[in-house]
Amino acid sequence: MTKKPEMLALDNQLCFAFYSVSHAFSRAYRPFLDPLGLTYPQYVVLLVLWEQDDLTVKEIGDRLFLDSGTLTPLLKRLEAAGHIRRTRDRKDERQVRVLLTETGRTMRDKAEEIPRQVGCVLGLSFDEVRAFTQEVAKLRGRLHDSAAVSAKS
Amino acid sequence: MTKKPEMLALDNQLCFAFYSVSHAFSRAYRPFLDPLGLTYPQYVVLLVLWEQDDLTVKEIGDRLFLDSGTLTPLLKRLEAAGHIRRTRDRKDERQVRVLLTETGRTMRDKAEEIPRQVGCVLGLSFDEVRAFTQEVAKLRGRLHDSAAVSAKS
DNA sequence: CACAATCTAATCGCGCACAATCTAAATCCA
DNA sequence: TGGATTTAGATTGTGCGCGATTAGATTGTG
Repeated sequence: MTKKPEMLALDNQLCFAFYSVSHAFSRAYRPFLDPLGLTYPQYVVLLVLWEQDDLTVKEIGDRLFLDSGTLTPLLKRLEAAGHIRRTRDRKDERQVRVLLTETGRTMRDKAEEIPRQVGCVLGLSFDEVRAFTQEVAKLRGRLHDSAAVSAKS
Repeated sequence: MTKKPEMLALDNQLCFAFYSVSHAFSRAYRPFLDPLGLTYPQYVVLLVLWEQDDLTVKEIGDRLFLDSGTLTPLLKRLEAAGHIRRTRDRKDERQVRVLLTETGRTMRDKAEEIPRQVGCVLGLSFDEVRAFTQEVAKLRGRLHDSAAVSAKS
């Protein structure tokens, strides 16, 4: 009555493929981020702010699928490093607005070349990368949707 | 002289797609793993041992791309929970052999249905999942290869 | 207006990841 | 054989992720 025995084989687990490739990416970025004094999650937060500055913690979290428990200490470290400023919103004192400093903005120029440099070892064309990225994002969306459904209690 | 402005856009980052989908998977597995008292990394270690029992810490690490700094405390928790035993190898006292207990083996039956249940929200056929998994593993291989090359110093 | 419900961050605790370092065992090889 | 090198695992410190809780501000409703 056991299902296909390979059902639990590690090499058939899509989740493990993502889990391990995600760490591999983080390691691949490290040589480029270390000189900038950034961790990968910190870099991702800056990606968000470089696209749109002056966001609340909640807005950053929505974009990155992270909550304040993760973001608050991370943002404090980015602030201590001089990349951002955090200020309570005057209109709504619940919210904390995150703004890039001049240092944080200029950091963007140093980061500009990183995706290409890491990407060139992937052996994928620009279009392939984009198609792949969208496929993966689609899966992520389905996982989130199902989580939302099961949390509808 | 700025490159394509969308080069750093979050939605074009393959790395972020993997980063975020990996966490989404971990969250999707949680409702199934919590009742078993397992975290996702612990579950993955058991996947390895269910495929082949009596491995050293190194062998598990090679399979999962993790080192002893991560595995040692994780394995101690699995041992404390009664799923495995850890014993020094008599032939080579440097090595620690990891063996499933009866509890650990029977846990496999409870885990058997998890991948299918999570997988059914993905909207992918078995073949699609497999193809996707292999594509992702191929990328992981290229990242590891390039890391190995740059570490050839 | 009062006051409950909702919302935003912050905080705390735990469990990874991982670099760096350490110890001890095994292997190499002059 | 014996010292140098290599290897396996453990340890330490830092930084995430995230569930759970808390504090404080805002909104909704009678």
